Amino acid sequence: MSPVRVLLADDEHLIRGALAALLALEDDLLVVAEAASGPEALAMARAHRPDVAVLDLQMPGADGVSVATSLRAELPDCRTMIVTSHGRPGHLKRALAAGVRAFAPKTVSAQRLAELIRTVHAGGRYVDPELAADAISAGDSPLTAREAEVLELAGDGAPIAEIAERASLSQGTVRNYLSSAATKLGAENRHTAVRLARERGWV
Amino acid sequence: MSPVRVLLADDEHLIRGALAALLALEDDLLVVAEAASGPEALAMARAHRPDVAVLDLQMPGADGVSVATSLRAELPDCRTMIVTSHGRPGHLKRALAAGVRAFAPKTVSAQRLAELIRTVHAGGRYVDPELAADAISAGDSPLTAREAEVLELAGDGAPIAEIAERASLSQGTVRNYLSSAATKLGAENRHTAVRLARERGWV
DNA sequence: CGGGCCTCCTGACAAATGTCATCTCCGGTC
DNA sequence: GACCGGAGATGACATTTGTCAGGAGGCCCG
Repeated sequence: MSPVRVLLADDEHLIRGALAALLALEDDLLVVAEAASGPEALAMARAHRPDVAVLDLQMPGADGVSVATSLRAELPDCRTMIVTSHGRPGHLKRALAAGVRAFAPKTVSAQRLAELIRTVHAGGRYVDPELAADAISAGDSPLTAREAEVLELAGDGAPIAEIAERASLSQGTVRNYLSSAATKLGAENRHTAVRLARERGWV
Repeated sequence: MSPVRVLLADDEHLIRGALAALLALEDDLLVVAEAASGPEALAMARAHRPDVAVLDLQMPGADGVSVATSLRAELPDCRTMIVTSHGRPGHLKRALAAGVRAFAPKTVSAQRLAELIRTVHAGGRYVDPELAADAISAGDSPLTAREAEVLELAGDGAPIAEIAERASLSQGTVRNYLSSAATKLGAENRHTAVRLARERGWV
């Protein structure tokens, strides 16, 4: 049986190299390409057509989820999985929506990762139980689309006037949205609201 | 010549294991202990007395810098170095103040890391050039001690009243400090001021 | 077709925040 | 002793935000 062709994408050279070395020990896995950024990962995937793409969540250029989205469109036969350092519930949701087959934290062992690659290649799925529990307990976002959008624009502490301009809304509307979002999140002001929404993956 | 005894501390099992495997290939390096958290790293260091401790910056329990501080007190012969994913200028400053001998991002190659371990063991020092440039260009904090303290308390978006209470200051004083801090940082309000100060490592 | 929800808006009001001038007290320094 | 900067405070003021009430239009669903 031919080995599983794997693409590794992670901007941390240290980890990517080490990972490649460890996976090379498994004789049914073959690392055919490595990438250090989102765009590079896409280019490598086009060139080498891997069976499974192992993507880090945070990479320069484009993050793992957007790479997965592009891959799904361009190379439907390529299964994708995300490996990440800090998994927040929102990331998991976005990843699953993008058709990612597995989502695991970097606290897993290399042995386990190799198993996951095989599972994913065989068509299986996997989600880290702890992250899944977090995502479920976080529940669905109570925010409407616009509330979330405005909250996101408020992310870097910009004043209302700037948010209104960037969202092409009136200042009053922005304040109303922020107020209702803060109420829904149980926050005292929009800044803590932003923080809470981020923690729960709602922005 | 006896090999360099190395302690590896990183909460990401994947990376730690992979790293251990790669360093094992170097015949002058010997990984004598691994740890997945700050306290565990300290315990391991006490038990195995490594020559060099390679510490991740972000670990559960205690971060790399505080582990380095404790190690410096308990095992002065043990050299410490920090390896991190996202290096902010402030981290670098804190690390150097804690007596860390080397500070590198995880984007370095394993080969390079092995060299760094040797350098550190030989008494040398190393700082990633890019991080060093950032730290220098960020310059020294223009904030007074109290301004920085108040700014830090403002970090999670708490209202002035709460900051004043936690700092045992009058609300007016808090507002004055926040105002002057924001002016010094060129921010429009305290929230962006907090963000800027964090980016530059001044809090 | 009526009700409910979302999207926008306006206007008004209260509370929080930013800004400024000014004061005292203290420790250092010339 | 005079001067300066920082810590800490007060009071006044303008601006920004948060909150509430309400209105108009649109969409979907029973």
